[in-house]
Amino acid sequence: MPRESKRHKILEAAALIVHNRGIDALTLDAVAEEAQVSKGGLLYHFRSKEALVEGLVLHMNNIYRTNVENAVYEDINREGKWTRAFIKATYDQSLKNTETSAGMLAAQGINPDLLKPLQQTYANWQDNISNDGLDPVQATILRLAADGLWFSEIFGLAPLDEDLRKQVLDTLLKQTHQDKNNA
Amino acid sequence: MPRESKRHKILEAAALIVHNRGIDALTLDAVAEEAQVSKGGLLYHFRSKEALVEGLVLHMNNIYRTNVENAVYEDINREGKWTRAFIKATYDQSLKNTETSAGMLAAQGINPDLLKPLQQTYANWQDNISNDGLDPVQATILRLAADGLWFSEIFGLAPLDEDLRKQVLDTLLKQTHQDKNNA
DNA sequence: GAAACTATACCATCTGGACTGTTTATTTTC
DNA sequence: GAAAATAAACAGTCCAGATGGTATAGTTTC
Repeated sequence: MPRESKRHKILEAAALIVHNRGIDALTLDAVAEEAQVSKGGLLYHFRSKEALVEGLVLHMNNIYRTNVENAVYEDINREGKWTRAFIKATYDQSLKNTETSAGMLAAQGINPDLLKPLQQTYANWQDNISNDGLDPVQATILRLAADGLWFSEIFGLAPLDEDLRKQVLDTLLKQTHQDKNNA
Repeated sequence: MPRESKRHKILEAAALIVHNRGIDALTLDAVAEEAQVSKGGLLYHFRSKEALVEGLVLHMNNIYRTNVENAVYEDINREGKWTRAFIKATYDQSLKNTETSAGMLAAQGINPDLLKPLQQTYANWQDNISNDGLDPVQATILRLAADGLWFSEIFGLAPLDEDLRKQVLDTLLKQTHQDKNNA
């Protein structure tokens, strides 16, 4: 068991509980048990429940940002690269929603202020997407559709079956290659 | 004070608490106080906390469905009417999110199974939207964009300013008038 | 030898909800 | 149609158990 991995294990455990049983089941005891850590060990890493949730948000925020940024750098085309990167990263996130959305739900449940880092990230992305060489309104619609995909997975609101989901992804990406003029 | 209105007042109070303070603050005592009802009175209307949340979900589900159905019946055009109705209703909902999204968040927090009625409704809508006389993939994208709009308001993730929001709405509605062939 | 834990006991507070009234409206009885 | 019975709509208190967090004392890892 590598040293620093306990902290990470705790975050994963917390996310799992939120995903499976809802945030009401996110108690310190439950997290400690799930992570196979003593309560003392848990509180050593996170001094309070709020700190734990804060950690969750920060963790997912980091992953999410990294994914988007990587996708941006890998993109060959200049126009629409932020929009494409966001769509790809959000699409991936919507599938692995166990880890990711848990922080968001937990934060909303315990203290909505804890969402600020993620809100900051999103504000930044929306800014980039609006100035991505595409029609801003159309680019925003593509962004929102990606969010909607994630949303549908989180709450189980008519999540798309695999076929349709892939077609949607393809179409969204395709539309980031249209230029401003053919609305 | 009209008689039956207390029940409704309780639901509004619960929604307000979830929206302002997060679902962790949704306690029976807090709801009773906010609704200006005694705890006994609260438990008379809702026999348990779970029943209260169930009531919230059912309530929002009813409103949401009514809004969509009304919009469908008012629509003159046949093609795309479900998609348009969904977009309009969801757009409206995303603005008055106090009342509406609270049930969803609370259910997810306490017992995800309570979301089933709403999931059923959504499944039905997605079916109608996919067979709305439009290209199914494109119609689904429009639906998801509307969901994304709501999502962004619930979590404060780069919510759109009024101008952009209206432009997005217009564009989404406009795109429901394109027929299948010009992808 | 310090950081990273384990293990357990403990406590103040909160929470759901059971329980016992009390009032108000409605229906039934004579 | 007054009185009595019944039920609905609350009010207010109480309690067992859960929960977040503290404290302490020891152990393992680097």
